[in-house]
Amino acid sequence: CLSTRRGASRPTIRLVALVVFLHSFINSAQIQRGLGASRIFLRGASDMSSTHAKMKPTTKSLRVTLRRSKRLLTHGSKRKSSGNTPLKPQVPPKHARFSRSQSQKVPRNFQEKKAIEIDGQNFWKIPKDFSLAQSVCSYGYFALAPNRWTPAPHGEDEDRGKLSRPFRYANEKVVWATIRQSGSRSSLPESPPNLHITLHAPHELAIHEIQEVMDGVGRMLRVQMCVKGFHEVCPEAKDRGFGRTFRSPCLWEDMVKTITNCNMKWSGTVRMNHLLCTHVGKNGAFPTPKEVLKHKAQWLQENCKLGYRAERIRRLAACVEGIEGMEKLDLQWFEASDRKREEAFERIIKLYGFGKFAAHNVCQLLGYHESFPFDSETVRHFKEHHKASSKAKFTDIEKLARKHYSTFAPYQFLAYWFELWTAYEKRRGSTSTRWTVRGNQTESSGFFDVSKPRSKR
DNA sequence: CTCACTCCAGCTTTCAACTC
DNA sequence: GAGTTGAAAGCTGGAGTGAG
Repeated sequence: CLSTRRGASRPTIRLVALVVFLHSFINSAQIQRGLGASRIFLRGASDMSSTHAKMKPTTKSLRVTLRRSKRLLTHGSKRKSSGNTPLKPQVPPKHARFSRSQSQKVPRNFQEKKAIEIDGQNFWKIPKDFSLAQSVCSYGYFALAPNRWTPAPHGEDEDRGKLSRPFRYANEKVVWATIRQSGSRSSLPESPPNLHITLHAPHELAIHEIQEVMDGVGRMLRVQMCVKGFHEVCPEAKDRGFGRTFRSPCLWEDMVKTITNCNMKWSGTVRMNHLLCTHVGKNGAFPTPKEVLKHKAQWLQENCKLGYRAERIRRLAACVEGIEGMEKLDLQWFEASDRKREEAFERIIKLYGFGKFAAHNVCQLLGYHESFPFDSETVRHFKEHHKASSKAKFTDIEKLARKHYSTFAPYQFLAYWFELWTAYEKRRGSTSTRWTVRGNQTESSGFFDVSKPRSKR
């Protein structure tokens, strides 16, 4: 590489080579002494390599290392970049399975106290076009733990479905909430949509604690979002009440879910979130940053199957808490109504582990609907539904997609997602409001998976 | 020469398909 | 059944490029 570098004179090459030699000498000496501190200087030292530097070589890691060494010996460095791998047209994921969920009962440890019934109208002015089923079943995160969606019985209005999950309040405490809807768009004006929330808490709740939980519910369902503007540019979405895409009760959960969404097929994302809630979060709730920080990255890797994401999630938690030498990340700053998308994007992309896709995804979750999380799914979608050339590159399709959705500005993401989501439904032959994840979310393959099936070898 | 930007190789993990 | 291979995902950071 050095010899091909423009303008690199021979003395420069010698000097750099000497530095590299000295560095590798110091590095190996430190590793031998068990220090490993030099890993911060390693070229391209990823979070994984740094983590592995500290790890004991397990049988598995040893096997993988040997396998790689063997491959290098036999194939040299011919490893293909995944970015250049031509995408084959994706066939509908027939292997994906959906089923009615198991009975979504309130867990036993939340049943002890009397339930608190809350009328949604006391907290929000619920729009007349609101639909619980459409709000929930509009983004894949509804299928991730700790969310549980129970679809309405067949033959009944889709809005008779219910959403249950544990919510965090007062930092560490957990309350179990079940959200139902009465009335609907179709029963106007006699019976406008309203939300009814049942809370099961281990003790009496103060008003401000209930308010905290309701803020989370409102955020998840985007209850107070006005979708009129989007429906004007996309009338098909109005017909079905689509536009309030589902998200988490807090930005922290959205950010972690985005990290688990990267470099992983959907079933893997489902499993990671399930294990995080089972092993790290209190009472099956989504873990708080503090709970994540109780564990080392290696522990999270092994117990939650997070892989290299463990270090990224841990660092994000340290940022949120402002500890371990991290500059404190104020999550409320992102939620400010006068915040500009560019400001938020710039701050997110500076965070370790957040690239372009992840930063755009967090932006759209924050409500910046012009943000466009462009990924391999967009490429597949454009090749399948917009007659993009099968040879078109990632960047070509990105330009094509930006141009295509510019007519929906400032709702590019919603238009894109509506198109993609309805294509998923068409492929599956059922509406998303009837989808759910089976009771046991640890199953690694199958349900709710829209990733590309492997071609026969 | 510096800066800002783009490009892309290499990274890690998982899992289905394949081979022995 | 155990082991191996290859494909897939998005992020990181070094290399390359062009403008000033």
